[in-house]
Amino acid sequence: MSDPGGVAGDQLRAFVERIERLEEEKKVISDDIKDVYAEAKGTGFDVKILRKVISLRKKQPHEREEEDAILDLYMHALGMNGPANDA
Amino acid sequence: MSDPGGVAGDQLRAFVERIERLEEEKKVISDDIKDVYAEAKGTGFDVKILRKVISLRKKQPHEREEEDAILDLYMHALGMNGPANDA
Amino acid sequence: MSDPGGVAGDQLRAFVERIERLEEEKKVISDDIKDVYAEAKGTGFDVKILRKVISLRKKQPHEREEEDAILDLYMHALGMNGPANDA
Amino acid sequence: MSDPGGVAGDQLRAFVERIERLEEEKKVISDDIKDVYAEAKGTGFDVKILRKVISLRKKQPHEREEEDAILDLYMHALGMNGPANDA
DNA sequence: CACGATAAGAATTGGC
DNA sequence: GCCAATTCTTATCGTG
Repeated sequence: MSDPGGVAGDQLRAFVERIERLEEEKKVISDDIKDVYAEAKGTGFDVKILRKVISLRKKQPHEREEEDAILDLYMHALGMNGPANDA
Repeated sequence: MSDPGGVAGDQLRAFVERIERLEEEKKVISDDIKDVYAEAKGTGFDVKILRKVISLRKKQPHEREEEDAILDLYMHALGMNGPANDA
Repeated sequence: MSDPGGVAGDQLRAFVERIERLEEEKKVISDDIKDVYAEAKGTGFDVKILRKVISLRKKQPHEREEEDAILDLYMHALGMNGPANDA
Repeated sequence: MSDPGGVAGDQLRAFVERIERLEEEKKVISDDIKDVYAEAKGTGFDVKILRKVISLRKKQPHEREEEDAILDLYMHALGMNGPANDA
């Protein structure tokens, strides 16, 4: 309570610094990823689709199927055609 | 230059007020939309899929097909199966 | 759900229509805002600056609140009590 | 493009791999951050407050800059000149 | 464990 | 036509 700048304060500072350091590292990586997408774009790839590919690879097949199934259901309920495949 | 609170100031204020008023209205509508999604969710619908349905309806068929085609292309280039129906 | 096939089509359609209607209204307002900016530009104002002014006015109240909040937060975090609003 | 079929598969694969590799690294860091929060919690800190502190510290510099900026902006908008940095 | 809130990420839009 | 900025979406996290 009456230890301004004392133990609790030091600990707090330490945690804050560790987290902020890690967040910086994380930001560097995020920027790297952005760079790769930019490079891919420069080479003629469609970034939006590329992102979708990455995202599809991440998902488990089962997951994909389930989402597709619900989408199908909704589309049919609305009298629309089967969902191309925009998962 | 030396008309503080003068003509330019009045005009500026007027424009700012008109815009801010419209942005408020816009926000009300956005909130209404959120409410509808929430209500749909409460009724048992899957909000994520519902959003996707809305978005698909917005797109022209041609647009959809084109995106699908590119996706297919990429997936094949990577040796992955056709999108979605990994049967 | 008392529908043959899986999804309550009527309900779904109703939700979709409500959302699409609201999105249209929203678009109208967005266009109105654009018009006002265009008019301001025609009157000689710098649109970029005008946008910035609007955006800054939107943020200011929050900033004040947050500055107040951070003191409180630090003190709580250190086990001390805030100035007066020790909720 | 000198590939039979449409897309430069090797390039695409290379981009995908680079991105996926970076995303893995990013995930490791995210997990590290989580660990630090968990540790802080174990030491008796309130994680929610800690998060808020981090987030506020991130925003503060921007706020200061923006507060300075708004004066300038208003003056420019009114055709007056800023204090000293009339770039 | 579902819900709501917050934050990260992605996509669209507008300006240069 | 590209870059930047806003806006919309998705995912994570804490809470009841």
